[in-house]
Amino acid sequence: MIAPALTKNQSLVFDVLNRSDAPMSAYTILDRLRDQGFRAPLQVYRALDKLLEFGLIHRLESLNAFVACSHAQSDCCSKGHGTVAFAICESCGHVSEFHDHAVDHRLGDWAKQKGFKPAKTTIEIRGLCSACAA
Amino acid sequence: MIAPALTKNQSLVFDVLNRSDAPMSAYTILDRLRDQGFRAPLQVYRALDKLLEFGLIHRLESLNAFVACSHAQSDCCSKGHGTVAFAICESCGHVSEFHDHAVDHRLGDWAKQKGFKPAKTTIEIRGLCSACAA
DNA sequence: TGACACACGTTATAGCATAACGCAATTGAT
DNA sequence: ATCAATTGCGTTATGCTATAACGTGTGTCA
Ligand SMILES: [Zn+2]
Ligand SMILES: [Zn+2]
Ligand SMILES: [Zn+2]
Ligand SMILES: [Zn+2]
Repeated sequence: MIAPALTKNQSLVFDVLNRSDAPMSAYTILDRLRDQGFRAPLQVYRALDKLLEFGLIHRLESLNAFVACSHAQSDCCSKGHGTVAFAICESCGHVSEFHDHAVDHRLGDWAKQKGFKPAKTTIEIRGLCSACAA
Repeated sequence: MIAPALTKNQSLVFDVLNRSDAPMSAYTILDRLRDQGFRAPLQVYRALDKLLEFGLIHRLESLNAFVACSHAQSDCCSKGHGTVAFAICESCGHVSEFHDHAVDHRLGDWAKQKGFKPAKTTIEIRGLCSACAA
């Protein structure tokens, strides 16, 4: 999915997420955008859906929250946006997004061996970041 | 966490999950147990919390649903209940729970290298099982 | 006996997500 | 130019997921 120019609502939502240093729920985003004319959850969810489709943001399933993509361009097997993993600090909220080739392949091998056809893979590690664990 | 004898409510909830061949939401479990006297979500959630604590069930974060543990006893590094992964069929709902030593260690290595202290790791592969993909 | 822990039941509330309707702007044929 | 299809947008209403707060009963252990 190649990203066309963002609409006004999509830009507003993306900017909010991009400036945040922690994941945000749809309703928190909504509150942050009331001043820009947002009134209803759907305005946020529709923008989030598109941003997910464009690969500009990610949904953290274990938090019901969203983060801007910080996928390093240098990642190896970037045909599109390979499987990524997230390390989520439960103290400060910081999220590290990373790609691990070995993990990706290993899970892929398991799937192939079982005849399972993966569509989307979620990997989320909850814990304490180095700063908070110290 | 060693599991003591289950209370009545815990047993009822566990049995429902154990008999199901697909993940169930808390509210679906509630509906299934109305005849046994369940009236409110908390009765289910409290039982689920304990069952999770005992390691008898798992929560699937990407579905907001729960499954009975089918952790094979043969799994290698079973100090307690190591990190497991789930392959979830989006067509028939079947869930395969498995442990992959290599994946577990690989993520652990990443964490160690970054100084991140993992508390709980979620790995969920959504897709089509072999039967449904055919 | 009293203090505590724990399971339980109930009511109310909070938090996350989508259905369904209608309108406006864009695009791309015909 | 005009029609049809697509897409985005705004609004209202609703549904699904989860927890707060309060009180009751029961068993354990000084
Ligand atoms: Zn990314
Ligand atoms: Zn932290
Ligand atoms: Zn298990
Ligand atoms: Zn299937």
